[in-house]
Amino acid sequence: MASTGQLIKITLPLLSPVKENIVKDYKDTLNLPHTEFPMRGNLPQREPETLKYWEELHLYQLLREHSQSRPPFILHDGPPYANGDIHIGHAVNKILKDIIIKAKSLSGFNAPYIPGWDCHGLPIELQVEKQLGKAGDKVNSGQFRKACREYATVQINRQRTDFKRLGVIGDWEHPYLTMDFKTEAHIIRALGRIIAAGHVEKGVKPVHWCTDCRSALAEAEVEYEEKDSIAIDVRFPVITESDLFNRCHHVPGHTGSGPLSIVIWTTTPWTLPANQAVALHPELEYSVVQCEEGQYGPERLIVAEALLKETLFRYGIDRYHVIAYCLGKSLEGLQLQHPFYDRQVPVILGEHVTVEAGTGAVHTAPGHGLEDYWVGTRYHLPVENPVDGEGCFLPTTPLFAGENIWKANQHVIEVLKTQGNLLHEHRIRHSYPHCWRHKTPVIFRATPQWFISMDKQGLRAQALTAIKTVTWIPDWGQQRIEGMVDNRPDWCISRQRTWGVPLPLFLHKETGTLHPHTLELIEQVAQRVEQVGIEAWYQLSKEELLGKDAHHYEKVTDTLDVWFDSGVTHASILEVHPGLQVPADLYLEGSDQHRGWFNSSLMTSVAMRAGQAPYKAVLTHGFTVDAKGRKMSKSLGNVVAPQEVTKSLGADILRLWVAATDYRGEISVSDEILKRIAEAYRRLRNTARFFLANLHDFNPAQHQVPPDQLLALDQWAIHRAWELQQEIIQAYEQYTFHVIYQRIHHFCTVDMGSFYLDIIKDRQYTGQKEGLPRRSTQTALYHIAQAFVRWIAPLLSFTAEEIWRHLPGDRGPSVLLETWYTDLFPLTDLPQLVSWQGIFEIRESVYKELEKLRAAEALGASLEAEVVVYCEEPWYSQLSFLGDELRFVFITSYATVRPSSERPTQAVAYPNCWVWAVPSQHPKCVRCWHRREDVGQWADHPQLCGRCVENVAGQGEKRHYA
RNA sequence: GGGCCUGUAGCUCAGCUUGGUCAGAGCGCACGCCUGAUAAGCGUGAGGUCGGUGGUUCAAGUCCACCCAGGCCCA
Repeated sequence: MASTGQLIKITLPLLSPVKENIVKDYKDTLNLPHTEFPMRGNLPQREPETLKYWEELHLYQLLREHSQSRPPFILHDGPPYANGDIHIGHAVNKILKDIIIKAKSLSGFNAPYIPGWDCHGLPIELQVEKQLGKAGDKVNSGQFRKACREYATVQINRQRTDFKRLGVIGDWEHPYLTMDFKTEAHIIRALGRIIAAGHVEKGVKPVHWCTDCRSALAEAEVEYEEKDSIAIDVRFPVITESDLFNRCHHVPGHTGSGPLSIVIWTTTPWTLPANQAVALHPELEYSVVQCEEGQYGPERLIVAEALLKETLFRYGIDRYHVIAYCLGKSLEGLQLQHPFYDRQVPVILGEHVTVEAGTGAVHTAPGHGLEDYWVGTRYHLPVENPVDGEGCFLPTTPLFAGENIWKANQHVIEVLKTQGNLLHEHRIRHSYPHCWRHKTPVIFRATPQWFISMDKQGLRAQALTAIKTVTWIPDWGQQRIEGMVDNRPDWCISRQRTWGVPLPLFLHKETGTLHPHTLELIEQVAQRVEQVGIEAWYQLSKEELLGKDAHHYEKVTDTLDVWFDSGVTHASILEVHPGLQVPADLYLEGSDQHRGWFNSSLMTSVAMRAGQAPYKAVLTHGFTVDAKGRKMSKSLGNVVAPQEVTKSLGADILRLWVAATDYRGEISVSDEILKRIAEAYRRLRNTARFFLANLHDFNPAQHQVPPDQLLALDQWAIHRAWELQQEIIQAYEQYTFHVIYQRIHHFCTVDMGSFYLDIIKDRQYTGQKEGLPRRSTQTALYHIAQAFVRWIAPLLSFTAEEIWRHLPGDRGPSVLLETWYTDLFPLTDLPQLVSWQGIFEIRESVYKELEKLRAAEALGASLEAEVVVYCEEPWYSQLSFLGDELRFVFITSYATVRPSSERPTQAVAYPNCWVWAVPSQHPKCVRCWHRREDVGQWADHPQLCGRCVENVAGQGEKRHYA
């Protein structure tokens, strides 16, 4: 093997005066890494300290001051509901928002973050009811609302603590709450604006109603239990026989004989007084059946063909034949006789009709069922509700006035019998909604409600237009919300509840119309609410606002749907908060919010701002699922609590998990996933630690090497970082954080760990402290560390801050106050002559060959080896360009390049080269561990190689490339 | 039942828009090395019929249809 030692050799007597047992400790002459930055994160303990530091620094305020004059980026926080501890989904959402805010800040935007909470509404009310009972029972409504406010405050504080623990930076001392007096007032004003635009109307709609509570129930207050009911089959006689047969296929002249009726089946006889129609499925086939021996002799019945057999079997009719048939849609509009009232009802069509039970013809009472209501609105059927709040028929109800509905069931059956319209009755047991408090069956009962009309003033059409102005990420979000806006019914915004923002309206007692000065009155109420909260409305006497007109009007006691509260935050918060503005640059929530907040915000904004969307872009994330892709649920026992993760692994692990996941689909969590993430974290952390440990004596102001004097490999390293930074910044802009995670990790593992850092150790440790080879690599490490700490800052904020503190040189108080590092640069011309990629590939071949020697137990460390590579152009030039420095790239004691024509038979073929590797026979330099021919040839340092002698006692070795 | 979405090695992700070196990366795992990043670091290696089935095509993770599993929102 050729030696290219550059020093002049001193010939020594073979027996030197150096005593073998005196081994000079050269370790002192090395520049070994040193740092206070610990290898182990100990995140659960250390993160709270960083949190405290940020707090004492008033980081959020500092951020605002720093970025005052920058272009704004407004991410509007969708308010979580102020009830219960945060779960992993909350954590994902807040962390994603935080990553974006921090990345935008690094990109030079002024990105404020005002977290919010949704405070009114039923779930809180229910919690408070558990403690105090229902409003109006033991405590009055005012006291009840006060308790709700206090309860919400407690919840907010708990959630806030958890959110802050995640490292989410925002104005936590001044969040927006929908129960802030000012916000309550703005919610009322928002309602006023929507009324002014003509979108609000009064209507009636069936709701779950408990006759014991005498109140409407929300879905959450209803539970399904088994109930015994009487199911009846009822005739609805056809008015005009020919009208039916003209729509049917049948043999002419064979129209049969006897009464002709459509048969419905129902389990709620008491709803028949409110019947307004009979619904058929448009695509179902219906048969007209001639029955020979009915209760009253021959008759003709119309039922779904699919249910014909079982239906007639139920009636005990076995002599029958089909005389005609048709599709349901052919019968639309056919007039029928109500079974006991003197009125005609139409046949209508509905997709909700099934053949699971009954006759395929559905009794429709829009006042007593939601489906009936929706299908009824299409046919403009009247929504009649003849039942009062206690479950008794109104005095105006013919035949049943004053009767309790459950008792009236039997009476209805009697009447039907009398009328000859009862075909059959039987008992059934089925699942039926019950009041969760009283455990009694609930009913559907139409009550007056307030609606935002989708079509009255073209709201739906405007919304669909506005959707197109928004950037939906991922792009299928647009389809999804379009589908929802297309189909959504009018928005019922009124609730009969205690804890909510009032609809501050006055209705004329006789005409039921709104007060002519409604808009002015709303503003007057808003001004009062701004002072003392929603209590202002409830305590307000109507005389105070209406004066002598008061006795003509009544106060509406309804509250607003909570979705209205959060839906108008673009007006109650964005529009009024200094520093925020409408439209927001971004809304970011889970994909369920296409129906929820994205929708309610869009509707209200379009309604009150002449068609303008409240956001420029909407980003959605999926839901968290377990390793098998199943949703998180207590019963499955697969719930991962964010509090547990921060306690055991640290918030940065949770953050890195969020960043590493492609959140556009489902987001899986499991112990294994988190374990993998924690391992990846250690890689990033230790890479940073290596940077810091090798920069401990580096003062950038003094020691930085100018770009053109840097060694080729160091320039390459900076170039790689520069390249990567472009990709990272772009990925932040596109919100594809998992790409960033992958790239950074790859960079640490491949570019740094297995290549660059491994190679530069020799120079770092054995070079002269102040020598160019060492300062050059430190300069590169410094630049890379500066860039790196910023790359990870939005993701691993705690760790980045920790790294920041250990970085040499002058720096600001927090990495989160910085912008992207600008001192990276691409390769200049000269070092591009070195094809590092090619060298890297040849190196892999060399390592395969070394591995063989290790397997044969001929080799340990790669420095024990000597290598010759035989190759052709262009690799020959690339490798030989490095000269003797090639051995530092390979980390072998000798590395030479020869033309492939010179290869000996022992050389092993690899792609692009032949490799010949052998264990070195030369003595080991105790300082740099290279096996060198010249070890032992220097009198003062008989255990060193020439290079080390030069570094210890000379001018320091020269390096150009590696 | 409907709308939208997801399904590539044990894990996290590339590749799929513009079908043909597209079967990749890192982690983990196995084996080994180092002991001057050491509860670290380096090397080598074994893992996938790209959810399934049909189709279009000379050629399909890559286009189409259907199915299965799972998710969100409805019914």
